[in-house]
Amino acid sequence: MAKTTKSAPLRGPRKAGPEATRQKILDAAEILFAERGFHSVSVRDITAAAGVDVALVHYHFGNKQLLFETVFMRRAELLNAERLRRLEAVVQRAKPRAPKVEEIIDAFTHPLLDRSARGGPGWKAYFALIAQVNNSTEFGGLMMTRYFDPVVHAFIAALRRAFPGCDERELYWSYHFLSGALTLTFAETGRIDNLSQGACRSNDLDSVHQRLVPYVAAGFRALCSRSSTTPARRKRKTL
Amino acid sequence: MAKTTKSAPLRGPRKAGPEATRQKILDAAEILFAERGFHSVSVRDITAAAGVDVALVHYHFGNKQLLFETVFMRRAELLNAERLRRLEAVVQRAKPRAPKVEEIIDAFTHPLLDRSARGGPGWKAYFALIAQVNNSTEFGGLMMTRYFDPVVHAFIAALRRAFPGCDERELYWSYHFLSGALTLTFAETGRIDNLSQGACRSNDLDSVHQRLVPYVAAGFRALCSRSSTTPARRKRKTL
DNA sequence: AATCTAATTCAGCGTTTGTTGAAAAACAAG
DNA sequence: CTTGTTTTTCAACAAACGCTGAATTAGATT
Repeated sequence: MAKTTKSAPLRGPRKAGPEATRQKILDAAEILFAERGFHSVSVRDITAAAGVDVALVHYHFGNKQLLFETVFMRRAELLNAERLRRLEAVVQRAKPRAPKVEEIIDAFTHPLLDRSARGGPGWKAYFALIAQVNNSTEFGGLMMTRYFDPVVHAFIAALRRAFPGCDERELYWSYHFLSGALTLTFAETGRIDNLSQGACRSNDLDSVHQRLVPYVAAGFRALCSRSSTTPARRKRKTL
Repeated sequence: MAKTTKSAPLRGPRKAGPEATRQKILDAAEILFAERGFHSVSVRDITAAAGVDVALVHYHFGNKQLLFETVFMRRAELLNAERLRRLEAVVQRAKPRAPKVEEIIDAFTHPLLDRSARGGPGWKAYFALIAQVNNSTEFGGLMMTRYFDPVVHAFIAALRRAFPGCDERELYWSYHFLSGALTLTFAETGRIDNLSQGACRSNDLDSVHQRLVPYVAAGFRALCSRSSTTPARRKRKTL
């Protein structure tokens, strides 16, 4: 049914061919899934946008769900590689000390926001898709875990060294809040534009990043610096 | 077609009747929309779960989209009222000074997380739905703005007084990050459970709230305290 | 040119979708 | 009971859905 043996590596940079078809389908699916979500986009919507026949989706990807996961995976591997490389560079440069929290966070977020800002419409759509998946009860826990856990564990390990003696839960919840702030940024819903009456723009990702890093760094310090040093102040009155 | 005049206010606490039907549909729709999203839930799914006829959705709500918005609106008004009341109480209690940042944030977030934790399955589903809508390119900007802007503006106004001379954009972006962290928490995707291997649990909302408040308070202070006092340190090298 | 395989097209399968009109039932008022 | 209205049921429409088998074309290999 689908691809059997050698096909992609043999073909050079040609205009047409099966690999070009695959990419056209993936590109169209990426944008449509990001705009309207998985279930409201039909296979026919995708093939019409890609300019190919309906049956080719099932020939190349098996079914709609597998196409979705292929879209998700395609850029994830590339991203994770660079994020790990950046994190490693930051760690090496700071040795023998631990890097600054801001540097660790930057290694985690910059490769994402930079591509969303300057990587073209495909990358922009991809991150909008991530934003939806991350907050989805249906896909959130499973797919994000499957494709992004390794890099997140490395990231948290670096932060663990930056906050020696810190309670594990403080680290994980701090990451959780970062994840929420970051993915809402990817969505670019335009809400902050309405709210601020134009003072802030959702698509000005450089401005967001400039603020995101010190914001979450301060949050990390608030939770992770005091967790083992001042255990008395942990209780709160309300809730 | 739909309701004309008096019907709801006349009927008392009866078991059956049109108002009971409406609520059964809304309850079922709320849970299903939250679990699987708007487009992947069919009208027949909802009416089957509610135990009523398919045609009643269109009789009582007009169409599927209007049912969705009714679900969204039903609890929003109740929520916003309490949040404004709490904020007002915090402001009055602190007069003539501005309240602590933590108190303002608590007035904003506690009514939500408290209901998600202890309000029953309807409330839990409702907030999971909010989480999805907030990060959706399709609905995010429009629906959140329509139903929650008044309370957000009041909240930001209180924070503006807590950070005199603060740049407006710092306030809005700080709120943006809070919104992302908060709504990801509502989603309860279980991702943090996997990530932390059980150390943190998505449904332990009290633990989250205990950490969310100091985390975002520190973030607000990091962005909003220095914005007019130390304008020199604003530039960053990367990005 | 002949042969074989991979890629694409075409037509349509069976279901499910949102929505509707008309009939039936439940209810309120006289 | 009779009348009039509101609510619910029932059956079905047209359109769209994911998916597929068989026929057709294109590409590479002898």
